[in-house]
Amino acid sequence: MQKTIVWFRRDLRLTDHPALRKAVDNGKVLPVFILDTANTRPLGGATKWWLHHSLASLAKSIEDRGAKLHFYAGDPLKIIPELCEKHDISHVYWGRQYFPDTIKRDTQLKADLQNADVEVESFNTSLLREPWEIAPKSGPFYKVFTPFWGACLESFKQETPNLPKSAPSQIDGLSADSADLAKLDLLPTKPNWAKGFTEHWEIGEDAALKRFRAFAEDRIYKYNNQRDLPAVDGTSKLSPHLHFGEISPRQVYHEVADEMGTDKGLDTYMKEIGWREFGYHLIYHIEDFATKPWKEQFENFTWDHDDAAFKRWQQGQTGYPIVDAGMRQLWQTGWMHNRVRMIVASFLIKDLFIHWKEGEEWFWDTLVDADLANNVAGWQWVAGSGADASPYFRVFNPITQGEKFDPKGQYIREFVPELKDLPNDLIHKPWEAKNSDLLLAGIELGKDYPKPMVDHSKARKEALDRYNAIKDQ
DNA sequence: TGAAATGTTGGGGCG
DNA sequence: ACGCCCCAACATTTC
Repeated sequence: MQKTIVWFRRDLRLTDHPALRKAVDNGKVLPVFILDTANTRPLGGATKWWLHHSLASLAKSIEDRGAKLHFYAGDPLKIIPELCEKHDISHVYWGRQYFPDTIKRDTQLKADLQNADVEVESFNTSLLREPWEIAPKSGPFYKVFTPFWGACLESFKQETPNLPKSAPSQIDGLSADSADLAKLDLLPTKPNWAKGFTEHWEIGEDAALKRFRAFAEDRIYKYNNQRDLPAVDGTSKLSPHLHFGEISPRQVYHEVADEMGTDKGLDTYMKEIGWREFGYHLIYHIEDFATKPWKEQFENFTWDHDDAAFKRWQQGQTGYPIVDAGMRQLWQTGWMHNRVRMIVASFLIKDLFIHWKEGEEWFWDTLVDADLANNVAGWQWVAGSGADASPYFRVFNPITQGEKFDPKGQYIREFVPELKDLPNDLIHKPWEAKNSDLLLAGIELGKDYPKPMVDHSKARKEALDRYNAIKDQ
């Protein structure tokens, strides 16, 4: 009789879970989740909040099928071998992760378990293709997105991504001593800053599929036109569900595969799924991608260290409405519209000259979809130091971006309500308002809402100078 | 998956 | 009628 530990990591679902499927089909299963406090980057606050609810949902689904999800906190390198020994486990299965620290941990664990005569198998549970499966004719990996995605699409034609396996209807479960979910201490207590999150999100596998299907019903066809408008619910908001593996990109792919190539919105949406894959491709192939600029000359960029300025950015008090709206949306909901992520990132880097790592860390702590690969890839893209990056001279203008993508100021009015009574033509540049305008809107600039903390056009010139200094190195 | 500076064109006002 | 200027609108180049 095969006894298998299924180690859930970032694949918190039952459908399209090849590790679980194989374990269930071959005998008894000990489903396990471990909060790794020994080998990996400590989780951000918003991540922990989401994780708690996602685990609660998964635990219930497993219970409904007659088994129990076991929780632990600590070092998997100790916990799993101990469980194997104590419960006479013959096999350990997990879904692969692709970061330097997780690869190191998993490689070690695999060796340890094999030495103890436990069979180990890992599975692809979170990508359409493994990072090493897509490779250019010359060179080890793709450095530009478009050819990467072209190669992906071609490979899907050759061999379709694995069809999702159905969720097991019954799980013949093993039991062991374990901790309660609450013991993992994932929820914020005082203060409970996540109170506002609850109304924005439904968490878990069922909610993820429901959200995707609602998006695929209708909004996916308008995605091309609406995805850039932060006031419109034009995106799928699937990112946290994908990050935690409540839904897999394979499920997404097969839900829309029939229509690929026939609709622009749908194709653009799949391309965004492709960017997610590209992030994993990069972090797998580029050494220290998470911590160092890939283009080495960026090591010499002149960054400023300014805690007060950084704090104003974090708190959405820069005096640029679109930036402040984004930062406040992030704080209030754990998520920020992607268009606005680019704007606030450009502002931090190219207006305040603060290192992208500091922005990356803040996003890591506050985003419910914080994903090492995609977060880092995004920040390096804006900084210009990453693969297929935004060229150094591409500086976002927070005023024109606001006017272009939130022309009626609805997004500003939602998240920066002190400006709500300003007319549309002033809402992205309140410092240009006449005294009478301000009086009418009931704002005193510098008191109710800050004056702009920097002069953008001066900052832009300064940014170009600083980038020029490292350009040809 | 920018924006600003610079160049070009063409209509209208005007002497 | 014509040339000249202005400038908006659009295009191209540059950062």
